[in-house]
Amino acid sequence: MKWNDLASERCSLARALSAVGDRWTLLILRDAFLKVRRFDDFEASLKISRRMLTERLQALVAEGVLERRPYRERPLRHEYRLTEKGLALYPVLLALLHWGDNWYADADGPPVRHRHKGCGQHFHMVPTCSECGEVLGARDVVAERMG
Amino acid sequence: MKWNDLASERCSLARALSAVGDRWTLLILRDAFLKVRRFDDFEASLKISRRMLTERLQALVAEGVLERRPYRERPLRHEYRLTEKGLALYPVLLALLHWGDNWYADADGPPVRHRHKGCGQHFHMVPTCSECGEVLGARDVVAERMG
DNA sequence: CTGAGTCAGTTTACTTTTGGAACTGATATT
DNA sequence: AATATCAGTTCCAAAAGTAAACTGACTCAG
Repeated sequence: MKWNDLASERCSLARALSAVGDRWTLLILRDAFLKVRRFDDFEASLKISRRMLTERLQALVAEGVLERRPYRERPLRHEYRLTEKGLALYPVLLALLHWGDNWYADADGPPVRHRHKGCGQHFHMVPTCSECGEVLGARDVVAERMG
Repeated sequence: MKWNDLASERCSLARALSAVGDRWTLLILRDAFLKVRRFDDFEASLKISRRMLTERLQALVAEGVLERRPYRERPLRHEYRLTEKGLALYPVLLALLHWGDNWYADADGPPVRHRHKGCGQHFHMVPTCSECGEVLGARDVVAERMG
């Protein structure tokens, strides 16, 4: 299977991974959520090769996850910003981050805490059911194939 | 940067990606959550090369995400099962799946629905704050660097 | 006006990873 | 005795990734 074939699978997870499932993409998005927007800033932050960065940014723009827009004329320069579709990936990053905090944090705890503007507290993400609001775990769910 | 250097970054997201952030791993885990356990079954389901599959399964076992255990002697055969650490990745998969459902589903809707055993309804995952229970979006959160 | 600096890429030459197909070995089945 | 099952391993060509140098449009300091 070639990687792009994933996009044509019916599975939504496969389609999602076709867009953001490669080695660099989620790190690029992490930075994007931390307000990194410019080519050289991504490069400095990630130690990614410039060629890969070019390629990944273009792919994310093509997917509609990032938007490339000019921030200065003369010389023309562009920055990369999250679209709505990109912002919608936040729960994915939060979930992964929380898993990392739980299983890989040093003795002195995770290096970054997240504060909820709403209630002012440090928090972690809890996945809940859209219908009843209960907390969800792997064992609480049955998958049902449609059509 | 080499891929393994990620494990030594302080960022929990980087560490998480070092364990499960490559092209095949999340697809393998998807199958694992759908009760696929054996080498040949993973291979048939994924169209992955046998060499890659061997390597990824070993890496996941080394990380403690999967457990390799015999299910038959004579001839000795092993199967791969999710550990607690592996099961804890469920929210990540759910979040990615939901994003895929939202942005890539066909006109006739997503191919798989998820039913919550607790309330009996089809649902999607809603990320909420562990402290106040409110729904979380990218704009509701401030990241704070520690020590 | 000159030379250095900024920014966002491209190009080049090289190394590493991956895919695919064939092979292995222990055992079971016909 | 020949074929099948299962879980890998081995080999080689092709694809993908890296680092470093190069480009081009401009700005700015002296």
